[in-house]
Amino acid sequence: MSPPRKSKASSPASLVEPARREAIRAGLLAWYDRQKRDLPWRRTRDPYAIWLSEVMLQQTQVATVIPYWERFLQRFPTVEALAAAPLPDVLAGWRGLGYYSRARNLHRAAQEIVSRFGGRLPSTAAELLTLPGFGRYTAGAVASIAFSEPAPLVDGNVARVLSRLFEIEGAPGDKAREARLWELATALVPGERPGDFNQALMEHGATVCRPEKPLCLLCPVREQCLAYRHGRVDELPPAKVRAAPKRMTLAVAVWAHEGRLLLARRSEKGLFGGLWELPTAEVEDDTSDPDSATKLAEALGAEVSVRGHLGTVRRQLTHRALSLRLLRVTGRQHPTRAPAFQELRWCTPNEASSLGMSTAMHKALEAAVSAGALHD
DNA sequence: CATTCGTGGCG
DNA sequence: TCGCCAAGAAT
Repeated sequence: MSPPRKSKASSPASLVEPARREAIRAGLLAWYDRQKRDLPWRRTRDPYAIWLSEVMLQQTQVATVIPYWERFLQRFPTVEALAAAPLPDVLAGWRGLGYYSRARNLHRAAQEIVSRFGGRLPSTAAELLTLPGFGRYTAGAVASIAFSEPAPLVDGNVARVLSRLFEIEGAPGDKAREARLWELATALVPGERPGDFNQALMEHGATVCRPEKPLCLLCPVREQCLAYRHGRVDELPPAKVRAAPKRMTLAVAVWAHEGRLLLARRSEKGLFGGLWELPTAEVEDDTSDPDSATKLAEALGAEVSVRGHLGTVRRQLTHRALSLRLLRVTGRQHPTRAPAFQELRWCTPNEASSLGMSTAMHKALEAAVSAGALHD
């Protein structure tokens, strides 16, 4: 029989002792005002630009995002411009950034913002949540940063900071833990400058309350930190358990004809959805060349024969170990459409390299060309 | 609730 | 060379 748990807080703010709440808020905000990094999306108040930064920053580091964000905004400066662009152009702007469903959802959301909201982002987290690509985090981030709504957010940084401050047990993904973290974030955010407070929480997690070797001696809220008081900073939160990456082998058709290569655009769903590639077909690791040719022929809806090997490109993703086996192929007819692909195109290497294409396929393309794919 | 979806940096 | 992971969302 467990002792009666604290009754469910009637108002979120009462979840945290008022004095403690104010100490945490004031400490983090003052620290943020002194120490925040000068990031380009902190120099704008354009909700669209802020939204774009939040989407790009999902599971992606600040340093990686900066050049993409600037380039993308030049190419698609407004919601209307983005909504009007063809998806392949949008994916080309996203090329190399990864998690391409973010770009597809961004594009769809832009179109909905035009059709449903007259081209202006809605200003509340509740409304933002109805748009593709907006989860709880991104809705809270845009609502608070761009529109000053006291909407909470919990990302990986915030989860770590709050886990330590309040000594929350449980591993990432644990339902009770997540609920508790969102309650705490909800309790803390009401007050002045909710957007800055949310960014302060994240910035603190990114630079001081880091996963490894946190800088507790520089921490502005150390005196409020239960994990610090109890010497448990290094054990909170516990690391996420990840599944071992699965092997995936793709036969890649390197089909050259009069100085051009056959390119294909993948289906919208799944891995590298909507991106261009040298046509691929998934095969078993030990598939023979003739069997690979059969798979590629099915995908392309054309007769295909293998003329030789141009090497193998390996690529490690979070959850997959990719093996791209480059096969020089040819056939009697030169297909211009195919059952497994949205679109086919015969491109010069220059044209090909400007298409929206995964980094894995870019490397494969380079490898094929330098192995002499265009010669006999 | 578990799985899927990329990439580059860093120790 | 390799494991770990970073401002998550969709299914």
